[in-house]
Amino acid sequence: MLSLSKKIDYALLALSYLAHKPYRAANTKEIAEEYALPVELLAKILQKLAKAEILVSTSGPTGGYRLLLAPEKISVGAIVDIIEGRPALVQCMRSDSHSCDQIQKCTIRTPLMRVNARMLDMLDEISLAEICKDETESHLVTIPLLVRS
Amino acid sequence: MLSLSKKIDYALLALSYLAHKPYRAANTKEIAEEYALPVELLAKILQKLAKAEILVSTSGPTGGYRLLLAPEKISVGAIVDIIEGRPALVQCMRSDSHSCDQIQKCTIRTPLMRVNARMLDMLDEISLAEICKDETESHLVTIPLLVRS
DNA sequence: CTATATCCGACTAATCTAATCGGAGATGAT
DNA sequence: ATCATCTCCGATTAGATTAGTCGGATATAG
Ligand code: FES
Ligand code: FES
Repeated sequence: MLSLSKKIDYALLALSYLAHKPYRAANTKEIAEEYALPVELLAKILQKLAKAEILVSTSGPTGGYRLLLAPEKISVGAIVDIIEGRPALVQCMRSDSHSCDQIQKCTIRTPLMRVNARMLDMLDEISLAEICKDETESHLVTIPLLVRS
Repeated sequence: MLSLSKKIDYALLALSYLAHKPYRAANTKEIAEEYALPVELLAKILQKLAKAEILVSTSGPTGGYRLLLAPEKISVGAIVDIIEGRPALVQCMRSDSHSCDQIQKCTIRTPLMRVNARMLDMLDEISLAEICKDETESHLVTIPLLVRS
């Protein structure tokens, strides 16, 4: 609960890989081997990203995927949207809108919608560029890492 | 993905019910019937909340649960913690810390930890009082909270 | 022509969540 | 003292979701 799916994790890894190699196409196998990911699964993820025009694909030998947009222009929220659809804290907030069984008597829906909106905003504010920064430079980041007691 | 479990949903409903009836104990059956929730499941949720000293329980007939703290002092984050453990965007951030399979080559862990921290902060900032407000007053905000220990 | 790619839907496997069950211990009412 | 009603708790089953696989189509460089 409240976790990213592996698909999203894989997508972010792949996109960060591609962001570091903007000058040539990288194919699925190459990326999958780099991070030891299941090739078929990664393939489908990349296909979705290509269909959503985050990536551009070229077929055939020497083919593969390249980033179509600058990492600064791609938000984590957008990626989540593409791979899994818009996240929803509870059933009744999903775009395919199956309502919760409790919706008749539910007294917490409106407040939860605000929480949901805050979560979506947060995801939209995080760019792929931020995710791509490697550890050696991540201490320069503007938003401080908050340590929890 | 990125959704609350039904347990959390049920917990919030029950807590909001109890927050509206601070002067007497409400038993599991009563709350379950109010929202048409599975009694046994709700029972276990309330037990956990009682063990965590969010609620107090009294056994026997006329027994039930009462809120131990003011709704302003209870954060959604604390409730999530109690019912499901601290949320983690990816495996390697869980408290039972099973690392991701990709941790050797993973280039996105540090940035994701910051995102994770932001999510936890957000949950800690939301009080039960905010969740309990009905629609007409939900634009008001409250402040002090019980943060995760 | 062929090897290597992307592409796509359908399928199975694995994991996690939701719900149920059985039974022990507390307590107020009769 | 006994009973009915509650909390409490572990174990189990059922259901839903996610992860991963498979088979086969299309595109293209060499
Ligand atoms: S959260 Fe969906 S109806 Fe209450
Ligand atoms: S996210 Fe856990 S290792 Fe990359």
